[in-house]
Amino acid sequence: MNEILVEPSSQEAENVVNRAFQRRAVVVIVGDCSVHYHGRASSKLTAGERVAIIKEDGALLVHRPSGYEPVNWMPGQNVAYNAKTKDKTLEIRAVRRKPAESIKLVFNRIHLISCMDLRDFGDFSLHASEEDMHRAILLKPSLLETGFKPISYEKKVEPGFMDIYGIDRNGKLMVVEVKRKTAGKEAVLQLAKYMEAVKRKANREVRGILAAPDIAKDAHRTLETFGLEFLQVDPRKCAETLQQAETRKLAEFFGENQL
Amino acid sequence: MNEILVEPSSQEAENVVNRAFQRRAVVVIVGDCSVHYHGRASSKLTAGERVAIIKEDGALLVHRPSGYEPVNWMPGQNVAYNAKTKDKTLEIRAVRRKPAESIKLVFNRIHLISCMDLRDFGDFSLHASEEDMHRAILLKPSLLETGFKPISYEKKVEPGFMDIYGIDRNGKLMVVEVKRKTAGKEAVLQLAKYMEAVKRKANREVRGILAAPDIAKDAHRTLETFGLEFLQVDPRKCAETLQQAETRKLAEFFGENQL
DNA sequence: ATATGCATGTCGCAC
DNA sequence: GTGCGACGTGCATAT
Repeated sequence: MNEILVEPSSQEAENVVNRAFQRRAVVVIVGDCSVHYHGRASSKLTAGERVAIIKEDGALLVHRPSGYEPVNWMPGQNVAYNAKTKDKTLEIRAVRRKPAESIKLVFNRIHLISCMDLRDFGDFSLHASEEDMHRAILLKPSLLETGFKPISYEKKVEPGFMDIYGIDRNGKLMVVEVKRKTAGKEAVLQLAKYMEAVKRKANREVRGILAAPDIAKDAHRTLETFGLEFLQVDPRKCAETLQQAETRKLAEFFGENQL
Repeated sequence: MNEILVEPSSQEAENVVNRAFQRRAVVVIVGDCSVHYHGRASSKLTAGERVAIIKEDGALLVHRPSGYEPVNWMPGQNVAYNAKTKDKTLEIRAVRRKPAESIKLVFNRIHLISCMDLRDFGDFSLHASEEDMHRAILLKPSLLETGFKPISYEKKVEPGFMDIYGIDRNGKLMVVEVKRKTAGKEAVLQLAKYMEAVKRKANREVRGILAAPDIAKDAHRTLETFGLEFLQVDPRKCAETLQQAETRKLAEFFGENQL
């Protein structure tokens, strides 16, 4: 069920919007509005033409005519909505608890309202995440270094979890911190922290490895200070490796089932 | 100039959308589409009904019917757009360099297209940022602790910049790390790092202070290990303090000008 | 251009 | 519920 209004009165808008809130339709409003937010912080946005979206789950986005980010918003958990006409304007209020915050939109003029029940059962898949890199390295350790043998994954040590833990071709322990993009100082500090812990526990030589496509220059200096190593790993190559493995697995699966 | 089309053919859509790209209008499309992304990672989203927004500056957002975040997007810098009909579908491609990435939307069906030239000269103001907390503490140091005297702000020491640096009522040095929300382990480690540096340079007693509205329980243990302190500071109270100061300043300003 | 840290970050996952 | 880290994070700022 779709309702589209062009240049509606605030009263018409109120009716259609409240009905949409009831049935949890996706609402898109284009018009001139001001916005007040109060909660984790406080903000005020004076009048201007914007696009507002209110989703099925109550997520709210207010978008200015340019810029990637919404100028105001509300994540879609535990939010209650209400629209009402006031002095020929349409006021929309959203309130949520935990964290306690509220937002008020006042539309002075509405160019367009669309309320639609959208059906979206599409599958979303993403490749080349840090998770993918972990799995690819575990699957084919030579992506990191020839002769590397992983022992464990997400192993707990005192300060947290190491990404990957293993032994190099010479039998030395290796603590590996993986990053999917240029590694900065934080990554180095994280690795240093884990390596200290492992060194204290295991009473033998330990290599600390930062595995990433690149490392910031300053970070590299810090790395050397701590006696750590950088090994270049290409996330795209990791994704390919995984893909091939998947394909192989599928082939095996269908092979078995055809028996 | 506004153009609104309801259930247009892909050909009609192509025309109106390409015109909109030309004049940098804000485009909103509601319809059934699939999305492919290639760049920093790769992603595929199979068909479903979504809301897409393309802004003046080329920022692109694809929103599913629920959730705060766009499922696919393109930030609005150095992006080129193109729309064309293909087999009764509308293909929209966005390409940007640096980072090199591209996105393709294929609309199987379009419920609504709106292309509008939006005017937004509104002012946005936000209070209660970490920056606000810094300024409030410098303005009224007792917000942190009675007798505290700030010396410098964003002072550079070896590993980076300290938030605030000063002397307590007993003449001890204080290194202050400010956080606007519950402080975790990272905050403690950051502070520890700065304090070590200051201790080495200044040859006298130094207090390391974590100033935040709250601290994570585990982080508090880490804090004690390092011999640091937590002081509770309310970001809202900081915002109020600033507000009052602003008001006072304005009053003074107008007072002067009335002479 | 690169690096660093904040954000009303949001989100998922483990404890 | 809390804590912790990833994110195609985006973004501003300082170098």
